[in-house]
Amino acid sequence: MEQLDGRKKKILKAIIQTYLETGEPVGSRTISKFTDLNLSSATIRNEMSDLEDMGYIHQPHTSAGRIPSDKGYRLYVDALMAEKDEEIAEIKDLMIEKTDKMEKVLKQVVRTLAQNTNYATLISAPSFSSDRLKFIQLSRLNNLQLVVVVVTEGNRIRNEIIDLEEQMSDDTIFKLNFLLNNSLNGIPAAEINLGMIAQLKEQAGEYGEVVSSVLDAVANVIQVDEDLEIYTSGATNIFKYPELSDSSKASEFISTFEEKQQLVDLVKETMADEESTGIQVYIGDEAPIKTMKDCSVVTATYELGQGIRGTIGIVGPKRMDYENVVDSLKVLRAQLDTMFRK
Amino acid sequence: MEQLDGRKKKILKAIIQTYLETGEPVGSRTISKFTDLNLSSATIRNEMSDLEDMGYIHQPHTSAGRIPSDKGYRLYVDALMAEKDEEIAEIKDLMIEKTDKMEKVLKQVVRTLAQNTNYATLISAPSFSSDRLKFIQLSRLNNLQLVVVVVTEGNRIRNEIIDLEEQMSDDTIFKLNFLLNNSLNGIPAAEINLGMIAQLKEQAGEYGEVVSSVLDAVANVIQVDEDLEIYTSGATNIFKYPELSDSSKASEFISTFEEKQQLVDLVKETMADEESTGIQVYIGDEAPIKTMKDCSVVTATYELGQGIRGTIGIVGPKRMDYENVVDSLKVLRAQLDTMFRK
DNA sequence: TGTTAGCACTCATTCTTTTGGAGTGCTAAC
DNA sequence: GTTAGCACTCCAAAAGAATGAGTGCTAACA
Repeated sequence: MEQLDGRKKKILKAIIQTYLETGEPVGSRTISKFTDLNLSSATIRNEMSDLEDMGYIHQPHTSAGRIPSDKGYRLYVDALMAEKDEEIAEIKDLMIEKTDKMEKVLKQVVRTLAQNTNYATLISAPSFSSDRLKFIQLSRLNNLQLVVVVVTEGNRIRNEIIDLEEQMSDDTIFKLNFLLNNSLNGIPAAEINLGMIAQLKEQAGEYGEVVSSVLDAVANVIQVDEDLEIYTSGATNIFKYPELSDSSKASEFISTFEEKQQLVDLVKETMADEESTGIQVYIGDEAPIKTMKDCSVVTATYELGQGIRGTIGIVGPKRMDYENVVDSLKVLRAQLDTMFRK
Repeated sequence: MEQLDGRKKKILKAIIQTYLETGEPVGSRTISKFTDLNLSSATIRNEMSDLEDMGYIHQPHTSAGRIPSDKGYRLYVDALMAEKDEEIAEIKDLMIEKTDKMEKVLKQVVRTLAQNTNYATLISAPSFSSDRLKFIQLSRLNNLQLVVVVVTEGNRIRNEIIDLEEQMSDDTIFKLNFLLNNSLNGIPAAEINLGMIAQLKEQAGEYGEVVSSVLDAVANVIQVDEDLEIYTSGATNIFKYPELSDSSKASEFISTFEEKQQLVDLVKETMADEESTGIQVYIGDEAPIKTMKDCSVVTATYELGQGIRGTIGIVGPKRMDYENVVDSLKVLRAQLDTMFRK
């Protein structure tokens, strides 16, 4: 089996790029004209035949043009695709309005991204569990209800109402606040486990039985967000790509985006995998979601420091515009960084 | 033009019910067998012809069976459809797990409802603006940040972090808390307007300039939720109805559910319209959303007392199973009522 | 030895034609 | 008023025919 020489690479690249644009199988004649190689269609045919043997392209059926295989896309993304200059990237700012509520920002980010790229997008909120607690407060709502407010370094706020069995004195609440803040401040939420809670309960023992149930509730508030929050947008963009808009596939795909549960797996996988660039491309089955086996997924991890991280993802057809997508994600990641850091 | 006699009503009802099941145009022969009227197909044909003249049914093309017109559906919903006994309804409990977080409950409600009915569903969170404030607290996070927590009678919690320009003494915060609680407790959020805030600012004047900006932030927290929160589920169910799964229509439809903005209009319209039963049926263009002109929408308003209300909606094809849907909504409304009241 | 022109062949797509059947409207008889 | 009978309409599915893009292969050429 011969190796990929320069000419073959050029031809493969041309095939893929043409296919990215048109979505139609690419014939030898098209390539013969499209490239500046000045080769006849017959020659191209020979080369194509070789490329097919090597597994980079294939025919949907005899007597059709060629389309890239997953292996072909992989090579394209890894080696053939042009890296754009960072500078050029900076220019087309995505124009995200500044808002202070994290939730709103994230919703707007996915929205803008989906509109700009014409693919389906998702973003996970900065993960709470790797975030440190910085403030806990119990306040009396009325005789039998307290409200717990928990704030983290990442400025995420969670709260819940606790129903008491019996009344609690102001003094007890005050002392409990003191205890909680002293014991838990600066500790990553993920590290708050059962042992720790048992220990706290023991320390709090003197304040009576009620305290125990309060602590359970507090623990609950802290841990509640094990499953990440994910915002999505543009799921219906897949209808723009005929190869994906078959109604049963589309239905599954959109459901995946609607339910969000499966997206969590994707985000987790992304976060686990620490790449140098932080940008990953999953082609076809490479992604951990079955309903996306006909798609490509591009993800980027953004960092807000102190291990607080989130993931942005773009899902589209395999023939997605990888250059642009990777590029947009780079820009966006930088923007999120500066946006949240201050 | 002759009137609708008993026989015509029976025939029309049979036509509609058959069409609800099959989704196919209904022919005279089918009806002749299906009903216990013991009439030949020829007779049915004559009656059908009359019904068509009256506008209750129409033919998609000559030599096809009949399908109900919007007017036909309307009559069916208003007069022909059987009202089920409340008792029967009670039986098939929708089995909603008890959770304390309102958001989770609502998400689960729409989800269950969508799965049970096979239609697209939506629910609006109890409207905050008609809800009374019951607790406001400012707490110091650090030297230059405060966190505001606002709790309403409906036990909805909102909060936000406020950045200060200059430091604020503990005493000021304490006094501010006192002032806010005294002035705002028990007041419907909707009534907190600019005049009121100006007045508060004046009262707070003595505590310095910072206070003003804090109050702005507080006002912002309270008012932020003018646009209702809406949860949706099962948008992809429309693919189960061929007459709606044409890809361009489906795309628009699902987008509407994804964006949610337009659903707000629907909810607002429902809330404005105070019907005796609280259950409304919009057929075709009757609904205020263009993308649903080929659908029917059934909504119910649920009340948690004190003017705190929300809306549940079910969207499906015109040939939806109105009896069941109306029924499910009745049950659900009762459940929500008991669930949140305590 | 690599490149190219030429040609027969394949096969999806598109358009047309055919056929079948469900359903109607009308008429005449009961 | 109801029904049987019949001619007629028209959609939908099946079958057939035409089109054309694209291939693989062979033989000739530089």
